[in-house]
This record gives sequence, structure tokens and C-alpha cells, in this order.
Amino acid sequence: MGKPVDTRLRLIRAAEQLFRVQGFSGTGLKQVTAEAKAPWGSLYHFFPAGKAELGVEAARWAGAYYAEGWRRSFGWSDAPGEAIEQVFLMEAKILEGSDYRNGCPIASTTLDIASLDENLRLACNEAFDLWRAAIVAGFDAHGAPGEEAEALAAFVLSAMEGAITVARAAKSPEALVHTGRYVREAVDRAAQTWDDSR
Amino acid sequence: MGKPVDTRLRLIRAAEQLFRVQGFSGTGLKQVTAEAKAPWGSLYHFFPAGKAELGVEAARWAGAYYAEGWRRSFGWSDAPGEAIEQVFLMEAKILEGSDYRNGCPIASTTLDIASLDENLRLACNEAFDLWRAAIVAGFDAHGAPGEEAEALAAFVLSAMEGAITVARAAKSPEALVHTGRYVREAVDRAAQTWDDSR
DNA sequence: TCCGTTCTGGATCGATCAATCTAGACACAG
DNA sequence: CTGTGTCTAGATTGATCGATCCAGAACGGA
Repeated sequence: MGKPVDTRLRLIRAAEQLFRVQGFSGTGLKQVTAEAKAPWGSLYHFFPAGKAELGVEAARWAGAYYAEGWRRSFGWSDAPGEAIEQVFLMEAKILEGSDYRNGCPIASTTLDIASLDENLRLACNEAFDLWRAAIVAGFDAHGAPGEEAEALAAFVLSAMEGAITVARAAKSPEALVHTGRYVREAVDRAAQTWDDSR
Repeated sequence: MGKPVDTRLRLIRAAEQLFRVQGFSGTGLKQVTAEAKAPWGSLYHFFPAGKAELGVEAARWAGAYYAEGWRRSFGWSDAPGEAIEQVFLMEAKILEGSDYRNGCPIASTTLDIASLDENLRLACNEAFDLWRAAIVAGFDAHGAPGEEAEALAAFVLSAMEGAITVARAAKSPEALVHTGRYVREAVDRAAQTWDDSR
């Protein structure tokens, strides 16, 4: 049982990485098996429904993995605004370190195929929702009212996704740096009204 | 000369519309010619370098077209923050009216191919830059300092692009509504410090 | 009118796509 | 040992991809 699960996970992770660079439609299944060093036959053994099923699993995996990253990030600072700005700056480092190839697999899958495949759209939405929930939890811990936490988290997530897109087109961290600063200010300003009963 | 220019433009606009829905890689050239009601041979007559050249022209067209939209939007209100929030709300209406298919052609092209084709990446960056410049001009008209106008415009553009992406995955205008409100507050707060010598 | 350029309309190509199918390797149960 | 189900390995398929090629229609100037 060690090998099979391993191969399945390697396929998912390879797909997720390729989707980040070149999107869902731009990624061939042969490329995925090559990247994962997995046999072609295994792909349809683990994902009988083919590419769409692999895409759903890749979205699920990315959703869970990066939600954990958001959760951890709130431990970086007592001020939620500062913690979130650090996420923007860290993302800028990741992009720079990959020559601006390493984007968001959920965003690229959403723009490629969310309008054509309802299952994939739902999987992408669930991933975004996990991230949004992780940000909401970070705000809740600082005593934010539920409604404001939800709206603010949607704003943080949207700003992050857009800044990554613009930064990749420009091959420059500027969009992430500037956006991170304004997002931080918005969060700080909102947090001033919360009763910080940590 | 009427017909040829017309066919060329129809191909560009058909490509731009299809890229919005299903991305660059997800769009076939045969689909473009069908949508444009243009003969297959004309495609390689007007765009000898093929799909990449068509993508560059589509990005250029969208860049110029929507830059004009940003410029007009600043006429909607004397307060730049309010004008920008209106753009977010109008975009929400556009998405709702197209069942969340009608996204941003530049964003989807960027995530699909910017890492693989340098010319297309530059074309996408130029489109984003035109939009950013249009927003900067709107801030300048209200007496914003140049450096702050640039940073704030990068933030506005990033937030808009990301909110569109998240809204499409969710098939809901919420991300655009919430993000628009926080962006408006950030712009209003910045604008208070400008000497409005209109 | 005639000629040359521009554009159209498809046939066609090799490559690549996602997907199917089968044969055998392998682990484990009895 | 034998039998059974899981996973591997890759050949193969039909469809579709982007791209090439060419014959001829349409147009405009001489």
C-alpha cells in the first residue's frame, strides 16, 4: 500500500505544480506523468474519470495545503495586519525565486475551466473558501465580529490573488508589495475597533 | 479595404472573448474562426506567426479598450474612491449577466502562457500597465502625489483582478462587493491628504 | 481591359491530445 | 503452492491541435 498512495500523491502534486505555471488547459497528461515519474497506466487507475478528476484532486490538495499556510501565518505577529502583509512579501519572494512562474494553481484553473466544468469550478471554490475560512479564523482570534471578518477575508484573498497575477505579468514584486501595504493598513484600521480579548 | 480590416478585427475580438471564458490554451484557433465567422485561411494571412501573434493583438486590443473604460469611470463621481467602487459593482453586474463566464482576458492569458512565451507576457504586462496608468491619471487629477498614485493604482488593479477570479469560482458577486468597499475606503482615506485643486 | 495584390476557402500535414485496452508484475491470503 | 486483487507499463486509438500550402475569388490601379 506504500507505493500506490505514493504514486497517486505524486501525480496530484505534479499536476498542481504544472497548473501553477501553465494552467489547466495548457498542461498535458503526458507531461504530468513525466513530471511525477509515474507510469501512464497509473493515471487512469487512480483517476478513472481522467483529467477533470485529477484537476479536482489537485485543487483539493492545494486547498488543504495552503489553508494550513494561512493558519500558520497568523502566528507570525500579534497584529493580523502585519501577519498578512508578511504573506504578501513572502509570496513576492516565492515568485522571484521561481522567475515568476510559481503562481496560484486555483486561480489558473478557475480562469481556464471553471466556466466549462462545474465539478472543477466547485473544487476551485472550495479551495478559495478554505483559505478564506483560515483568514476569518485569524480575525476571529482577535475578536473580530463575524460579518466583518468574512468581508475582510474576502478582500484579503482577492487582493492576494490579483497581486500574484499582475506581478507575474510584470515579472516584478511591486504589485505584491504595494497591495500588501494597503491591505495591511485596511486590516489594521479594522482591527482597532475589535476588542482584542486574546 | 473595408472587408479585410473588418475580418482582422473580428478575429481579434472573437479571440479576446474566448480567452475571457476559457483562457488562451483552452481556446482553439478553429473555434476562433468559427466565432468570428472568418475563413481559416484569413487567420494566417493576418497573423502569420499564428496563435501567439493573435494573442498579442488580442491583449493589445483589450488593453486599449478597457483603459478607456477606466478613464471614463473617473467621470462617474468627484470622489475617486466612489468612482472606483462603482467599477467593482459594474463588473459584478457584468459577471452576473454572463453567468460568471465573462472574466478578464489578460488575467487568463497571463496565468496560461506568460511563463512560456515572453512576447505574450510583455503584451499582457502592457495591457495591465495601460489600465494602471489610466487609474494613476484619475488620481493625478485630484492632486495625488505621483508615487502614491502609482502604488495605489497597483493596489486597485490587483484587487480588481483577484476579486473577478474569486467571484468566478464562487459564481457570486460577494468578492467584488466586499473588495470594492475596502478599496473605496483605502482610496478615500488617501484622497483626504491630497490638495484637491481641481 | 488586363495585371498584380490582397484576401478567401479549404484540403492537408505531422504532432499531440485525452482516453482505452491489454498484458504482466507484484503483494498478500488461503 | 495457488489464486485474487492492485498497480505498473506502454501500445494504440480517434479526435483535435496549430500550422502549411495552394487554388482561385475579389479588388484596385494602369
